[in-house]
Amino acid sequence: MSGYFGAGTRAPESELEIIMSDMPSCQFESRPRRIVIGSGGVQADFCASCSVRPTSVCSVIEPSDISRLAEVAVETIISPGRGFIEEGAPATDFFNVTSGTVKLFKALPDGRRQITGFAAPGHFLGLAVSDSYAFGAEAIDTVRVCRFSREKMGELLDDFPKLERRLLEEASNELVAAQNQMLLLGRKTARERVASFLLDQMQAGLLPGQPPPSGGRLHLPMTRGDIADYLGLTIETVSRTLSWMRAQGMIEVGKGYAITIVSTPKLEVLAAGNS
Amino acid sequence: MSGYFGAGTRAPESELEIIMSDMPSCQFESRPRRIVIGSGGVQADFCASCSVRPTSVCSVIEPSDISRLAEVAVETIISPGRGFIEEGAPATDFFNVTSGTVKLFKALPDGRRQITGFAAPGHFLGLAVSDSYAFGAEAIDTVRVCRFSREKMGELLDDFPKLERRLLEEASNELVAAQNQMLLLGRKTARERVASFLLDQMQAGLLPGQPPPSGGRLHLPMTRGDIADYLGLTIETVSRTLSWMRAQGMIEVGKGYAITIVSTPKLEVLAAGNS
DNA sequence: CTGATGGGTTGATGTAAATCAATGCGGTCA
DNA sequence: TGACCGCATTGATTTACATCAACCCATCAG
Repeated sequence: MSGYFGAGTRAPESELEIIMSDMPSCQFESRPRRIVIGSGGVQADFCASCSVRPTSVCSVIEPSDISRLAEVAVETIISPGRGFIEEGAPATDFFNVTSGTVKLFKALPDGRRQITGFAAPGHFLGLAVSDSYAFGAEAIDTVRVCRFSREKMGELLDDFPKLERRLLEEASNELVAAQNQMLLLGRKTARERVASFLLDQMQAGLLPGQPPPSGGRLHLPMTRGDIADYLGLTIETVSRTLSWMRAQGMIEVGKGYAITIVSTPKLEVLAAGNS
Repeated sequence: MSGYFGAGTRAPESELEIIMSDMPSCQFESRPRRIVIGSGGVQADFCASCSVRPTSVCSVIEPSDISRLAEVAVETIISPGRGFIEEGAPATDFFNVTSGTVKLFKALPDGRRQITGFAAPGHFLGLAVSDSYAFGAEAIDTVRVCRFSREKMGELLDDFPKLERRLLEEASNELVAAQNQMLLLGRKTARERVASFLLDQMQAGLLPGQPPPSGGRLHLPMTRGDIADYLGLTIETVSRTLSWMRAQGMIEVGKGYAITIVSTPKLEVLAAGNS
């Protein structure tokens, strides 16, 4: 299988490219269609004005060197439901999420799927030693990413040692999150899993970037199915558990993707492992 | 709580220290007793003669700089069942396993435990951005580790950029393993989990270091309880599943910790997700 | 308007794995 | 020598969650 982003067909750098979906729900049936907007040439303030730079790995690049960064970055817009990293495909690029939410997942041959994480703005994607991606990635809502070719990234790493240290930090953080998730998947009950998830989402919303949720109000961009695949449950169990939490006065379930946390302490007791 | 290896009480570098267990099965009831063998002073060939150096992060240090490594490393022997990293304790040191097997785990307040990985010789421990350990570590059999203080490690990283890149590689590898484990814990059946585990152990044995297992013969150092805590199952289910595999002619279960893989293909079909 | 489609909730039923329980076996220690 | 303990195996029973199924409600295309 050829690279998902073949070097020969790559769009000129620093242009804006858009990966459209012909059918919002299909995945990898066809190669993403690419529309290049912009007209080539490097925009010097491309990275300087980036909203997620302060919280992303790019923050370690000094303002004076920002142009180096902009030279190798290609901004890409991905429409909802569209996959842009295919598990097992040759790993040609790294990504930095600048807006929207991405789901990362692994799948079994028969279709069972485990979402290994959700990537919010500022998140760095593609860390893998192997020459192929160990996971797939799909846009949940409309997503913007900065794309770096592996090759170019290597040059950056050589020139900016701080970047390497920052990536190590990023990887370590992910490792800690992964260990927490293993504990959740291996040893927590359904109620504990959902409680942990809601608290994590709350926590994630409090971080810089993203509108800060006030009054325990959460806007979850993912479907019940995504939550189920993330927590190792079924859609029905997630739905039932949320209903049970509502009945217990822990949360309020709004229309669509809104959930309000009414009692953080109750959820914390649950998440810590008291049935 | 004070550091597990308080700076004030630290043994002189490059000596051999031994953490003994008064009671083999107890964990963290008391601080490890330390016996310093050796008499101080740096042994120049300490790292040069290290059996796991070729496969560990230390391999990136040039032979000419080996003494720098030996200066900051303290070899420690840990007796079976003894914990040497406590979850939540201040993270003061990094470790490199040189012999034996370590289990890494996280626990819930009520005692439920998830083993997040087994660390074999060559494995690097302690990657965490936080100032406290996100996981605990305990020796399964007699374990030897090289211990580096966080502080000294920082200096090494400054002086040897290659080391940093190697650590990033190590972290990326662990991330891939963690993602695989999430898929296993979230979506695989008991049989699939045990099959995956046996194949992984086989694979790990084939890597450099460790005696290569011949004829599918495995020597698992961990108990059924450890396997259960690693796979998110109970002891009984692990035992029953192994018995079932034996009945199917997939494996042979020897006395003690010996298991022989009779039919790798059958296990692979299972592990890939066919019931 | 109308049928199709995707997401969500809730109820009835099934089942894989947990729990409870008994037994054996090889150390170790008094 | 016998009592004890950790580890493992196997059987009987329970249960948390999955599965199967019905239904509601938006949205969207024709």
